[in-house]
Amino acid sequence: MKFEAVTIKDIAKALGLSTSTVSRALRDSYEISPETKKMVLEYAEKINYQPNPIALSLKERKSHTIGVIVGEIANSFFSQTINGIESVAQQKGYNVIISQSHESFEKEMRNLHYLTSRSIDGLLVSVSVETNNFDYLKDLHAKGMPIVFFDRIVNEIDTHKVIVDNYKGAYDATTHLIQNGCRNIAVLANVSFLSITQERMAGYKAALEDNGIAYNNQLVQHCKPGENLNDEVIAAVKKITRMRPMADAILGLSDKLTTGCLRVLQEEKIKIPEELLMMGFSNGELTDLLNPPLSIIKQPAFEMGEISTQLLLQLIESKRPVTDFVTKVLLPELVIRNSTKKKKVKSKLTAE
Amino acid sequence: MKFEAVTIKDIAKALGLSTSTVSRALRDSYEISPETKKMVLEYAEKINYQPNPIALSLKERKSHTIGVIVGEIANSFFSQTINGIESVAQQKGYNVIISQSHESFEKEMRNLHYLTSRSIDGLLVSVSVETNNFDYLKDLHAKGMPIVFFDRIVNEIDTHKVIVDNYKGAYDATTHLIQNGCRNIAVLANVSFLSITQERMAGYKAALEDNGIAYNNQLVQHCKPGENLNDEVIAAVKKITRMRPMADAILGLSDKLTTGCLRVLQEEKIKIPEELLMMGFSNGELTDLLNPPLSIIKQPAFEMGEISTQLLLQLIESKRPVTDFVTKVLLPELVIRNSTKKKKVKSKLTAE
DNA sequence: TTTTTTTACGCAATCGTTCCCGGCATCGTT
DNA sequence: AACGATGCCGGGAACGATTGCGTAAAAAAA
Repeated sequence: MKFEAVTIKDIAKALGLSTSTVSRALRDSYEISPETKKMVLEYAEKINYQPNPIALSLKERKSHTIGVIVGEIANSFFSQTINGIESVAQQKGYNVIISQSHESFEKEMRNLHYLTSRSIDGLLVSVSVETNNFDYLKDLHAKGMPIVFFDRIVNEIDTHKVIVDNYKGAYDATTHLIQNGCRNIAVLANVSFLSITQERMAGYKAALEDNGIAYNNQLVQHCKPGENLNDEVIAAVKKITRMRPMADAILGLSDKLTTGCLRVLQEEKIKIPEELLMMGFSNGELTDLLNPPLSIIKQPAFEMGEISTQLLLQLIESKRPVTDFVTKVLLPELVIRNSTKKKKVKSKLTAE
Repeated sequence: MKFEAVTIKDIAKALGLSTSTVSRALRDSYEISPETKKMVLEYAEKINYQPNPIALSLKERKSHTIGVIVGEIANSFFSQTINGIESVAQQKGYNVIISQSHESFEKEMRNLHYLTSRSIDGLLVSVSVETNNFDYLKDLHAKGMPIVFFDRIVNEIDTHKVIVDNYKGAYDATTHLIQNGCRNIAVLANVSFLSITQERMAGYKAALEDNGIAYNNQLVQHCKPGENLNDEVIAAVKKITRMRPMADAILGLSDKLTTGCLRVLQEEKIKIPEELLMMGFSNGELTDLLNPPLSIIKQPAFEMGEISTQLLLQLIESKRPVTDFVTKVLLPELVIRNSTKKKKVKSKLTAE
């Protein structure tokens, strides 16, 4: 039931040559006469010879395959990233094996084991929201496995990293909300040990401070991911909407939190932007069609995938061990729509 | 810079055995004494031996890899399908290589070539919207490559197929619109040679006929996909909204068409559902949050991925050529929301 | 004790490819 | 004429694992 492939041996036999000669002819070696080359090349073309990548992999001890670990393919941010990853990888002749952690540490470990047992040449990782222990990754990295982190990075491991300027994204978004008259800006955040949570929180706090608004711990709600993320979001949003004085804006620090929040607000019949301004990090394709059109902080996901992959391939193909690692910081994009258009207030009356 | 893997030879040398013995011990052969087995197993565990899958692939002439061709990963339907594919494949120890046609025939061909050159064991295909020529796929299939089609299938090739009941989906949706008082139901469709377009159109027509409404060719707009799909949708929707008497509903026959249509209607400031009812095929996660919440025909994408993969693996692992092929038809789900709630009219006054 | 059987292991081929090494013409140089 | 240089090609090992076959020693049967 297999699809018999033609090998170099078939060519050798048919042409009365040795496999070495055929191999060299195909690789255009100087040791082979032009006539022989031509003959081999033509015959190979004729019978549609395709080199067996598996045999090559065995010989070169390279699988030409990279592993990718993401949270969830069905998440727009990740699917866009994968898009970028695939485009670079395929162009350079690498396969991509994708595995999803579904934001579970245990699954992430399983996938990591699976991938490394499949002899991959390198790893592209965005750690799960739950991942708090990096021993296995550290071990892998110490053994020489090329790893590039993107988005949700591991600061303790010294390698290439690609992130967006989360600080700036959150800072700009918060500033935008303040300029639209908000002073009680609530935040829906992921667990606090995540790199992106920390960076985004820092941006939020800085924007408050720069505008002379005191940071209020109560306005910040953390949601643990997992099976019951939805319940967590519901509880968190209800907490926010029932505070008195009520928050005048909510900033969602991740895609799922943002859309989840929106869903709760809709059920609670809270009008946006009349009663509450709302914006958040999101890469959803449909945010412009939401009710109301949602202001978002958008990440250059495709580009992130491209760059991460380029860095990883560079690591893989480097002759000597790389010790000089870079951290690429991409710029997020603020897309302002109706969900944050309300009270027009001139900000910074004092300055200027 | 490589991550030196430990091989069966290392174990053999360390234990003073031959590689055959070690191999057999690891595979728990009856020819090996319990003591030797124990020794080998313990040592293998200790030095963390992992069999080299590439060497195995070469020997068995099986790559344990399946190729997947979809339109676009970032399309919710496909990312959900891939989710299902990955879950089954990984559980059975298969890798998945995904490639995107971006709805271009040329890219699809390139990907097909790429995948087959990577010696994959089987292929999971949803042909691009543009694909009109199936020669290469036919050739591949004739040569013995196991192929399973899903969603956008090729009727001319006899193999396993997994689809949703597109006829029923469109029929039910159309019926629903009619029951809500619509009689001039416009349709936004893909190119007509696609299997899913034909089936959905048939369902639409049947529902009209069963309700005594004449089919009006002018109400059906086809959009060619590609770079300028957006322009096509804009033109098509404008055509529909400018017809007199104006259509009282639009049915989108695909995800992109549905959301694209919504975008145009919003720009044209046409109110849904007051002026026009709107629904369509979609697997978007956010359709409940749209303005207004969108009624959709949803496909069981995850399940589709699972079933397709199961069928494919069955094909791959079958000892003798399979000649008895099945076509699994899954049921779409109608999700009714506000975009189709308007004039309540009792339908079928005559009957019953 | 001798023969047969069983047990437990090693040798070597194999998968498809690359590459080191070696060899045979042919040609030019002294 | 003899020698080295060069061009062109083949033999065979290697990558890591499996497996058919052969075989020594031990156990069982004669």
